Amino acid sequence: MTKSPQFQPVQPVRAYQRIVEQIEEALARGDLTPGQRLPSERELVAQFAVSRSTVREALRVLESNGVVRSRPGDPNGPEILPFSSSALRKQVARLARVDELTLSELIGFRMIMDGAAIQVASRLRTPEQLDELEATLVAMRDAIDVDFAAFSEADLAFHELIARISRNSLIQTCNDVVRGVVLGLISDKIAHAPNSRALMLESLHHHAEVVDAIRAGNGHAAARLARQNMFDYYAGYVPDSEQETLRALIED
Amino acid sequence: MTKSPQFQPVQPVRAYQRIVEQIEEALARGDLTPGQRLPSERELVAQFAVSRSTVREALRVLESNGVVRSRPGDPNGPEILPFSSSALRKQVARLARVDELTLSELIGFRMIMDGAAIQVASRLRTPEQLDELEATLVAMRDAIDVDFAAFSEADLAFHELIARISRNSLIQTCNDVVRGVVLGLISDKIAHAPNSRALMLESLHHHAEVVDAIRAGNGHAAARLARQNMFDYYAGYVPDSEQETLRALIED
DNA sequence: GTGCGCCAACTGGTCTGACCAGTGGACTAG
DNA sequence: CTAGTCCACTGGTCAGACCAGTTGGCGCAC
Repeated sequence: MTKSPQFQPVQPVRAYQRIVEQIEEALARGDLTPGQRLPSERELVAQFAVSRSTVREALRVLESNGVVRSRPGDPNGPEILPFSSSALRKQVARLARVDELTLSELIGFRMIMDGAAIQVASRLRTPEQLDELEATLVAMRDAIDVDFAAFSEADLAFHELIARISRNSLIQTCNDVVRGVVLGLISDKIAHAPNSRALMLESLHHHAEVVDAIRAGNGHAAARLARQNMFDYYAGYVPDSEQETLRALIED
Repeated sequence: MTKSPQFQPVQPVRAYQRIVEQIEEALARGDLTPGQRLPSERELVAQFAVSRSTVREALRVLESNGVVRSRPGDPNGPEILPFSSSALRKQVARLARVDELTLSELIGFRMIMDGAAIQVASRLRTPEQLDELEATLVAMRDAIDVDFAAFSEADLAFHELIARISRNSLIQTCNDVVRGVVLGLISDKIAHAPNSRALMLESLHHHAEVVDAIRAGNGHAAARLARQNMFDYYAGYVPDSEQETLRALIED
């Protein structure tokens, strides 16, 4: 039998979508770079030869994707924004909310991610970066005496440094996103933790052990300790029935 | 000194944003579920007491986020969509396009991700799942005789099974997203690969070795093989200067 | 000449009302 | 009971209007 030509299903492309495409293409080509300004809406109306409603719908889409920002009255027009992970985080948060994603999955993912990042980092780290790691430990220690938010921030700095050492910004972005979603889910509970100081001290101790293992070049042990730390830190917020699955992730 | 009240910087909330928020909240509460329909635009105009332009801007935002879909003429109104990773992929693709993300970072990320997933899967897998893995190998072998797209699909099925065995849908989503972005970047080059059949056979061989290691319960070896496979498969598309960084990821 | 305050020409946000092509359910003819 | 027709209603787009807010330059006072 002869093969009839393969036709693709075609759905109508709306005018505002073509505007979005054109602007995104200009961005991809480098004709538009963050910090630059778009022409005003009325000017875009003339350039694209469509109505203002259509231009505005396109701008709203771009704005919700974190590509541009419009401010009323600004004579320079909409601003092209640099990339931010917030739009990414929004999507993952939505994924979590639809409940196709449980807290234990998020934490399990971080255990796997962070463990892998630390294992890589323990191979790639330079002596200077080891010093930096030590410095973040000191910062965490100091932050404990301030408040939980400060400690959380210092902890974030630690993990960001790990991601940077592993030379992969996607790991960093990923960690950032998932961490943000997790904290969004349980921040209210963490704030009410009675023995938060003890928890922070224990977490600090774990981090110090991780750094020791990294210094010794024992990536395997470092990763295991990191997963253990993550588990101890968050397990209390996970339903008992799901704790076992997480516990299984600790061992290699 | 007394603490003056902490005022937050306030930016004006546009009407369309409040509509988006209300609909997303309804979705989060479960008042709205995928498959349901929103009232028609003109009905929403009445309910929210705003103009149609405003309602439409809100709908465009929701639509670009993959939350709803409007079809002209549909008397049932806009449809609430189930979650899809395509919006997520769009964001990551944007991240890659802005060039804060190189191909080697994407591939390195997949090496780390996939290795970790396989390591976990080799611990959690049941005998039945091992059989499933064997079956996907057979499917890959068959697909080689069809074409590259078929092989690629079979390969995808393999990795999705791995992610499922590791009991973490985020791994699956993550793999899916990054894989899609990578293929989007190099699909044109892959299509022109002269010796694609040899490449596919080699890839199949690697996969079989991975399954062997999983069967033996040697997660460590399985992960290493998986990273090696990924490297061999994609390294050709990465600039020489960055290949070394990737090669360093192969070893544990 | 210099500094300051005012003003007008813009901006984006929202609204009203209109037209069109297309959809799909109801209704009717067989 | 089926098949075909039709029309009410849908979303897509447009045109034009008003408003509050920003900003940069102009003119005034010193």
